[in-house]
Amino acid sequence: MSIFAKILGMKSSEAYQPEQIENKWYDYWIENNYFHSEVDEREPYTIVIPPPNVTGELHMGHMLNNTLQDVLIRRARLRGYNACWVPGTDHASIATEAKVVEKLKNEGIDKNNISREEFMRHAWEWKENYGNKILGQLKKLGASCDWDRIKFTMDKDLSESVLRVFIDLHEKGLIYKGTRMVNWDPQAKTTLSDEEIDHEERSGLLYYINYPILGEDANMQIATTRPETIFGDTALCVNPEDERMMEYIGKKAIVPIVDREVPIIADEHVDPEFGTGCLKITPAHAENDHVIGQKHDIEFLDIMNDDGTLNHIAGEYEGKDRFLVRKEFSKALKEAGYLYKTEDYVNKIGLSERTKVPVEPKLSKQWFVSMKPLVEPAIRSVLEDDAIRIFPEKFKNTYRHWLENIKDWNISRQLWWGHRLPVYYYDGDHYVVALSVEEALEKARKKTGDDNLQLNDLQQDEDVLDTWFSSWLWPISVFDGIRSPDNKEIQYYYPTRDLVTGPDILFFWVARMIIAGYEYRDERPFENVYLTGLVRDAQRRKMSKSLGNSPNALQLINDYGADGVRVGLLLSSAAGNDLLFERSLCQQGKNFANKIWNATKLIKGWEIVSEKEQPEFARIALEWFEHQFNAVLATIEDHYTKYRISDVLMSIYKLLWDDLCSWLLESLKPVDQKIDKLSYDKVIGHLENCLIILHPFMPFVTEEIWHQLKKRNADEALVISKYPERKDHDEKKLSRFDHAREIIKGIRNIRKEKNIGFKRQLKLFYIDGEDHPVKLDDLIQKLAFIEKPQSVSSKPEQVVSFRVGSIEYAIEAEGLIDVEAEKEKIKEELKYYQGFLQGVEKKLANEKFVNNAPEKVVNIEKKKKQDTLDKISTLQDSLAELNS
RNA sequence: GGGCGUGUAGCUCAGUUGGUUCAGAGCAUCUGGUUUACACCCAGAAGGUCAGGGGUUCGAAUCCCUUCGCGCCCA
Repeated sequence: MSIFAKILGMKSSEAYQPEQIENKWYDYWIENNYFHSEVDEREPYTIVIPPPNVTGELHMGHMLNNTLQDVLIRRARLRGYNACWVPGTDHASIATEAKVVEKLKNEGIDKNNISREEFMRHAWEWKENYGNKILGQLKKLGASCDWDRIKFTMDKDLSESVLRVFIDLHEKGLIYKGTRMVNWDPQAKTTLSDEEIDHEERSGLLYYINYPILGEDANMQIATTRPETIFGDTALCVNPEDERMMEYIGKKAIVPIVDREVPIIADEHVDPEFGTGCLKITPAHAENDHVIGQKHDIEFLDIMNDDGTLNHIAGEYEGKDRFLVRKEFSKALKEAGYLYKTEDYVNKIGLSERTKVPVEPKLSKQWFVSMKPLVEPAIRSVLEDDAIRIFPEKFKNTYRHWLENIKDWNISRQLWWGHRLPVYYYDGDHYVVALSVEEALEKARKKTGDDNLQLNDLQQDEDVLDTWFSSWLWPISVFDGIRSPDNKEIQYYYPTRDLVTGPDILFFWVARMIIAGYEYRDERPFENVYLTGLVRDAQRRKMSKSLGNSPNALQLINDYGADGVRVGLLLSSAAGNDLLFERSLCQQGKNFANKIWNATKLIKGWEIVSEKEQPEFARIALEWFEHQFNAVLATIEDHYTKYRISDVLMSIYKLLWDDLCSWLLESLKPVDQKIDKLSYDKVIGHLENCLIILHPFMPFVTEEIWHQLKKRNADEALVISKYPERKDHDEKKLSRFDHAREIIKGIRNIRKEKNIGFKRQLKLFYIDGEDHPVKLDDLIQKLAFIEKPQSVSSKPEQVVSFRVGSIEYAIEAEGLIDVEAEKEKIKEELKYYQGFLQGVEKKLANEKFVNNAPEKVVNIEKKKKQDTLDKISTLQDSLAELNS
């Protein structure tokens, strides 16, 4: 007995305890540098992590996502690729700045009272203190990232890449400054992209308000959900086809209380059916109004301050919040008799994803990227030539829709934390774009011809760039491929292999990376995109902090082990499907780890006797398992190529639990604990192969067992071992074993039904069974505890029978037979088969079927008919016997 | 309002080009079980009008139409 087995034997009552083992092996992996990758002659397999927010914490979504990446990268490593998984974090402008502002507030510091430089010092301090916490958490999960390659989107090299790209696009004429209606977050005081807005239904009121018509004793009635914007009204608008309204077109109306005269115009955009059929136009505060305003050359009045309060145009309401003004001003309208009525109204409004505050449409000077000229390769590569494949495919439609209707990308954010725009103003609105202020000065001097310009004369733009404007370069910039396009790392590692992320960022990240990839490398950034689902709770609610329904990730790992959690997450997460998380899934994973642990314990507990000969049942079972293993391996390979990772795991789960533990080990199990050397070596080999293919999913427990099986050096660790090569398997041997398995199950069933104890040896007969697998008799005898099966030409008396395929088997059961019950059972079976026969015969009698269906299908039906006839006849015989 | 997707066992999902005895898996449930690896276990069982209706076809969970439910994206 080996020393390991002795140790095991000593604590044999213990179940698998993941905690210490997981820490031990992670340290071991790190010490031995297995995750580190350098350029070499092997084929690379690269994954870049979707960088989590630097100040974030590990949540369920991250765990799912990163477990998937780890599975892919670990498998690649085992298959001999030079596997490189680049970790890193994202600076996440809005979220991080909000956190820092909050922190300063708690310390009594107001962001508005400190300088930009001072704020940035605080922000960096925060980043240094709390940043990368999430990366530490990923290690607990087992993530095999190359930790020597940690990147941060605001690292010097990555920042410079971002600025260079800005400058380049600007030189190509693809970046411009424009006035646009933007989504304004009055709390964060910044612009938001369309994608950063959540739409939510809110119940509110629809206000019907009368606007007097100038010089007439008549009113125009409008309906609005936002009476506070009346201060910005500069027109009324009706549909030109609307007969009720025609007579007013071209006249003037008076904005109530405000007393402003505004034109009444006509535009087909107005829906005569909605509200009153008359629209008030507030071009500076609504997207549609803006369009109409521009078209008809209407005055723009901005009535709002940056913090969501109204400005001087609102007169006595100046400085009051928009929602307060809505309340107060509508009251004033009512008192003055302008408010006709209000109606309850459910309105979809846009909320800032970050601050949850209703977004305010606002006119603003912003920087944009023209997307149309860039988008073509992104359409081609995904939708036409499949250079990039998306899993699951259904997202291709969404992707197409977005790209074909792409809008220009607003990339400026009114924040400090981030990449400040490399735009330097001189002389008012004139500017140059440059990497540094010195370079800017040079450019400005050249541009103006004024050599007296000084650094002081330059004013850098206050805005920073949208965070996605840095992360769209991520697969390139982590290898410094923007600044040094020919360096050997970018040449080697790019394009990457897989990208694993959520469908919620398909547009703002995935599509843009593809665009940037082709623009800056003229190549796809990755080959495969695996879109995970969202992790929800059992009630289908999104996991969120505010709901408190998200389990603490680290606690979960403590409770079930990282292996258990990984398995729990992957068991039910087909690509693109939301994952309804339940702790029981992790429990299942934990149980699985324990199962394998115990299987090992069993094997290690056997005593190897070299002179013992290999029993036939062992030989048969081991041979079968080899074929079964290869069959499953083929299935697994197929699942992997389709990125059906859950199916891969389930196949392995069943291979280990059912095939290995329930059948192979039960077959081998010696009564006297003594096993022959040949069988022992073989079963260890099989177990090792199983460990290798399971390792990507459960890295810790597999590594632990790997080392328990044999003393291994650092260069023999499981994490860097060799993936088993698939060999051909013999289907016949598999089906023969299946047949034996069915016999054993049949006998077990009879034991149970007839209450025959497990320790009583039984006699088995088979009737007319030329196809009975005689070769497996030894195995059947052992597993079902029977005497050698006997072939007979007719069924003996006093037996209970069952059928496997077309062969009838009988168990001697003297005194245990309930003749009536047995008859009932047979009659029921007869009934079923007669019905079945009818169906088949009807089909075969149908000329159209026989003529039109492929021969193969017809033959199958014919065979069905024959088999059924055989069965019916044996059933009838049995019945006759019981009756006699 | 427009677009996309989806509905299969109590739950989560497979089901490929329409064709085997094809209605499946895992979990949960139920029934037995101290078979010295494992109760974090073993052996078994039950469970579905494939959302409803119509059509195409020799044949439909699969294709078409329609109704209903749900989800996502965009306005």
